[in-house]
Amino acid sequence: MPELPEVETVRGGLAPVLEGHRLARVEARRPDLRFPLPVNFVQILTGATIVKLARRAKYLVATLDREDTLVMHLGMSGRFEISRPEPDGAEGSERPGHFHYAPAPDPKHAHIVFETEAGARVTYYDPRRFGYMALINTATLHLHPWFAGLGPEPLSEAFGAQRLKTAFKDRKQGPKTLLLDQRIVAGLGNIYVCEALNRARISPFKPAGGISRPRLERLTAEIRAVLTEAIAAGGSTLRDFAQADGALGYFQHSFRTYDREGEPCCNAPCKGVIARKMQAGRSTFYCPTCQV
DNA sequence: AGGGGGACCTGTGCGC
DNA sequence: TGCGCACAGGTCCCCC
Repeated sequence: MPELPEVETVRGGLAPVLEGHRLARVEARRPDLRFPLPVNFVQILTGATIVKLARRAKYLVATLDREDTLVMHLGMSGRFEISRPEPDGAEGSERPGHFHYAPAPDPKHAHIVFETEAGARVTYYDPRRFGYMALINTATLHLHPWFAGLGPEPLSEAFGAQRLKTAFKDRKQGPKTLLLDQRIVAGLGNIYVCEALNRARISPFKPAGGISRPRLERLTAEIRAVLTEAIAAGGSTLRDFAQADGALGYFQHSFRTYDREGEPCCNAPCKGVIARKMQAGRSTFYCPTCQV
């Protein structure tokens, strides 16, 4: 899936066409994504105004002028595309030449369509259908199971080395596995955990409980750095991900470990070679030489 | 409780 | 060209 930087990029792309806009038409082209869509999904959303579009962890959170909030998760392959029926390009080029663009998504996987009164069409595509949408009562949103247990946002003040010290205490699992746990810190996924551990030169496998405080400080800083850089690059484009306007993120060119098995480690003067190991069912990319 | 493995679903890329 | 397998950015559930 889109991890935190990709979801944040999507949020930033959708906000101008959705925030403050009224949904004139909503279409659910199938009754379910990963889960069944709420009963009356279309009925409740039609005519609603999206007051605010925010992100929490990997969720998009659209506050409505209704009792409910629209919550969306992109799963592994979810993607939004904005199209504008009216072809008056008065706004100027929305597709500047120095970006690359994703091919048009397969219409077979266009599951949800939102159209605003202002004439923007936002289509949700999701081939694997691991994504999901729900309408959740706004007043009790923070108590909902998807949100109640979430750890702090890694780019917020609430996240820091102390948080990791506490969460890692006495844990025998490697930090790789624990950083993927959204209850410890929210928004990291397989790519950025691999990247942050490599930058911090920490082994993904050794017991997290044994990592010293200074190294946790370093890890915290590298998590923040890699996420910030990725957001600035518009996220990473692997297979499906693209910004809502179709522009491709380009942070994948800055990966130091992810999908770089056999290539040299970037941590000069380390002469190591990136390796891949399956860990808890996921690929872990790391440098066996300098990540100790 | 912690930790591992599989399930969910579809597409793509690779080796034979 | 075609087939079968491995693998994919996430999360949940079941079992030991």
